Amino acid sequence: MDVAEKKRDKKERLLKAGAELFAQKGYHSATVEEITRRARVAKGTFYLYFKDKKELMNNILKWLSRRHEESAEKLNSIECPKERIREYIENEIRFYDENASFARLNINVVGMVDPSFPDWYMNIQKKHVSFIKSALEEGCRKGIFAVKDTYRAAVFLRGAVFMFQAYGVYNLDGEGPREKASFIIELFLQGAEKVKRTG
Amino acid sequence: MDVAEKKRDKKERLLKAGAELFAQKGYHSATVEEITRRARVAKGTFYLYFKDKKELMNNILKWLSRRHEESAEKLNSIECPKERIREYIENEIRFYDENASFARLNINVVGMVDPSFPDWYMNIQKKHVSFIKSALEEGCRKGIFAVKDTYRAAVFLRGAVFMFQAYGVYNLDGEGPREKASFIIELFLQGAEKVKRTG
Amino acid sequence: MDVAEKKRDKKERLLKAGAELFAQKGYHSATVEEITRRARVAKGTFYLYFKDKKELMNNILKWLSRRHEESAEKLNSIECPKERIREYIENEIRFYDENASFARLNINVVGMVDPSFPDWYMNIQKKHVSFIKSALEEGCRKGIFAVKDTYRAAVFLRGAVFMFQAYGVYNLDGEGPREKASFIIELFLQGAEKVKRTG
Amino acid sequence: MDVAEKKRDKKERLLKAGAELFAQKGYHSATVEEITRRARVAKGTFYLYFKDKKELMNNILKWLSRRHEESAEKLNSIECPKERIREYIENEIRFYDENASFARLNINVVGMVDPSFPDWYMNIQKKHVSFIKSALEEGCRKGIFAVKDTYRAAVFLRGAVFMFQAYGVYNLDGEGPREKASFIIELFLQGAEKVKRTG
DNA sequence: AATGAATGAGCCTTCATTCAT
DNA sequence: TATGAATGAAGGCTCATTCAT
Repeated sequence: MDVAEKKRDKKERLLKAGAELFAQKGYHSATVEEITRRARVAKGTFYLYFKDKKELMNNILKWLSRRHEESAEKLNSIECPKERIREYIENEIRFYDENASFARLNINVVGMVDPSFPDWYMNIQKKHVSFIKSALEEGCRKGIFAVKDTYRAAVFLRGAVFMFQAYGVYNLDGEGPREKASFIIELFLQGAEKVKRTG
Repeated sequence: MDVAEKKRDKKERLLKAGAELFAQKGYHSATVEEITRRARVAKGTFYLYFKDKKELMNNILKWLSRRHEESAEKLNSIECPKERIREYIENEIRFYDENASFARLNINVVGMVDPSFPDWYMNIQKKHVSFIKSALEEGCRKGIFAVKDTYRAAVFLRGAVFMFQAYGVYNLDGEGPREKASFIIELFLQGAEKVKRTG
Repeated sequence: MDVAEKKRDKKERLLKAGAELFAQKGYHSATVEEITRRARVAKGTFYLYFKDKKELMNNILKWLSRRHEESAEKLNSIECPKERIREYIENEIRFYDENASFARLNINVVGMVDPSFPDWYMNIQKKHVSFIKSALEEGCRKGIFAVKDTYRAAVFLRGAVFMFQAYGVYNLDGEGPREKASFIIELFLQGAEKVKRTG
Repeated sequence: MDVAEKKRDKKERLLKAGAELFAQKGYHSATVEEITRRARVAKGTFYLYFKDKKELMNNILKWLSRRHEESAEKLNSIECPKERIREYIENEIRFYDENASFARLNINVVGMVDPSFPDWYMNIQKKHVSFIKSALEEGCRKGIFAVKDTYRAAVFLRGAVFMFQAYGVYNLDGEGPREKASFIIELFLQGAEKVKRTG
C-alpha cells in the first residue's frame, strides 16, 4: 500500500469513525480524541485531514450522501413510474437498514451546530420530494396515477417512507425492506377507504 | 403573588427560555448562562429548580408534551373515527405551526445528549401511531376503512403528517392547517391510483 | 473587604502576576495556568476578568503606562526647562529601577504577538521625545540651550536615557538614579569635546 | 554545485528564512513549517541542520552578528578616535537601515524564549560600549576629548545611536545615515548648552 | 541526505456546577 | 430563597519533533 493509498485509508477511517460516533452520541458529545482513537490514529493526525471538527461533519454528510445517491442511481433507468417509486421506496428502506448510522446522522444533524446543517438536510428532503413528484407526474400523464397536486402527494409519500425508515432505525419493526416497500406503495395507491373498486 | 406562585413563575420562565434556546441553537450550544439571562434569573437560581441542565431538557420535553396532549384531548370525544383522524391531523399541523420551537426541539432532540432522549422521542411517535391505529381499527369495524395491517397503516399516516409538519416548520409551505389536513386525509383514504370507484 | 473590593484585588493580582511573568519569560512562554497560579486564583477565574490572554497583555501595558505617567506628573510644574529635563531623567531611571518588570516588558513587547504592540511601544517613545523636545525648545527661547534641531536632539537624549535604563535593568550598573541623571544631563549639556569654555 | 555547497546553500536558506520570519512575527509565531516552506525545504530537513528551533535562533543571531561585525572591521584601522566614532555611528545607522530584519530581531529577541537570549543581546551592547569606550579613552589621551567617566559616556553615546537606529527601523525618520551620524557626533561632542567657546 | 506524514504534549478557552454571602 | 463570583474538568487545536520510506 503506497502513501497515497494509506492516506485515503486513514481519511476513510476517520470519516467512518466520525459517522459512527456522531450518530451514536451526537456532534458535541463525540470528541475528536474519541474519533481518532476509534480510527486508530493520533489526535494531531485528525487535523492533517480536516481543518476542524465541523469540517469532518460536513465531509461525512457529503460522503454519506454520495453513497446514498449512488444507491439510487439505477432508479432512473426504470421505465414504469409506478415501479420506479416502488424501487425507490425499497431502496430507501434498505439503505437505512444497512446504514443505520447515516439515518441517525440525518436525524441528529437537523438544527445542530451550524445553521447550514438543517438547510443541507432539508435540501436532501426536497430532492427526494422532487424525485417522487416527477414520477407521479409521469404516471399521471401515462394514466397510471390520478393525483391533482403532485407536489403535496410527493411530500405525503416521502413522509410515509421516512417514518418507516425511522422505525427501522429504532428497531421498532421487524420486516424486510421489500415487504415494507410493497405495503407502502399499495396503501399509497389504493388508499384506506372501504369502497368497491372496479378496474 | 405569593411565594409559591413566584416560584412557579420562575420555573416557567426557565422552561420557556430553555425551550426557545434549545430549539434555536440546540442543546449544547445553549448555555445555562444564556438561559438564565433570558429568564431574568441569576445563574445559581437555575440549580434551585433543576438538578442540572439535562433535567431542564427533560422537564421541557414533558412540559411541551403535556401541552401537546392537552391540545389533543378533545379528539377522543369525536365519535366518527374518520373525522377523529381528520381533526387529529389538523390539530397536529396547527400545533406545530403555532409551536415552531416545539417542532424544532422534537427534531433536534433526537439522538442527542443522552440515550434517553431519542427513546422519549420514539415513545411519542409510538403514542401517535397507536392513537391512529385505534381509530383505524374502529373504522374498520364500523365499515369505514379497509386496511389489513392497521399498525403499518398508522405508521404510514403518521409519517405523512410528520413530513407536512416539518415542511411547515422550515417554511417550505404556505397553506393553512385545515387545507393540509384535508389533503392528507383524502389522499390517505382514496389513494393515488387511477381506477374507477363505485360506492 | 466587600465583593467589589475583592474583585478589584483579584484583577490587580492577575495584572501583577501577568506583568511579572510576561517580563520574565515573554508573552508566549508564560501560560495562563501559571499566571493564575501565581495570582492564587483558579484558571477559569482569569476569564472573568479578561477576555483572553491578549487582553491581559493590553491591560498590563495600559496599567503600567498609567503608573509611569503618574510618576511623571509633577514634572510639568517645574519652571526651569533644564531642571525639568534633569528631573525627567532621574524619574525615568528611578521608575525603571523600581519597576524592572515594566522595563523588561517594554523591551519584550516590541514586535511581539500582535501588530499593535510595537506601535503602542513606539508611541510611548514618541511621547517621551516630544516631552523632551518641548523642554528643549523652551530652553532655547530662554537662552539656556542652543540646539538647532530640537527634535533630533530629543531623540538623542531619549536614547541615552533609555540605554541607562536598560543597563540598570540588566544589572550592569551599580549607581543611584540621581547620579546617573546628573551624569547624563551634564554630558548632554556640555558635550565631550576638549575645549575651553568661557561663561 | 557539489554536495557540500548544496548543504551550505540549504542551511543559508534556512537561516535567511528564519531571520526574516522571526523578525517579522517574533520567535513563537513563526513556525518551523513556515520557515521551511519559505526556504523551499522539507520540514524534516530542518532537523538535519539544526537540533531544534532554538538552535536556529542562536545560529541566526551569530550569523547576523558576524555580518554586523564584518561591517565594522574597517573601523579599527581609522587612526583618529573622533573619526573612528563618527564612522562607527554612520556604519551602525547604515547597517540597521539595510538590515531592518536584523534590527527588529535584535529588539524582539530581548528577553524572549530563553534566558540566554537577552544575555546574548546585552553582550552585544557591552561590546559596542566597550568599543566606544576605548575610542574615548584614546581620544582623552590624545587631548581630543574630555570626559571623566569614559564608560558612562560610552553608554550614553551608544544609547543615542540605538534610538536613532530604532527610529529608522520604525520608519519614523527620513534622513540618510551620514546626516544622522554627523548630527549625533556633533551633539555628543559639543553639548547642548548655550555657552561661548574658545578654541 | 531528503521528505512529509504522523505523533502527542501542551495550551487556551468554555461552561456546567458549586458555594460563600 | 437568591445571587453571581469562583472553580476546574474537559475539549479543540497547534506545532515542535520524530520516523518510516
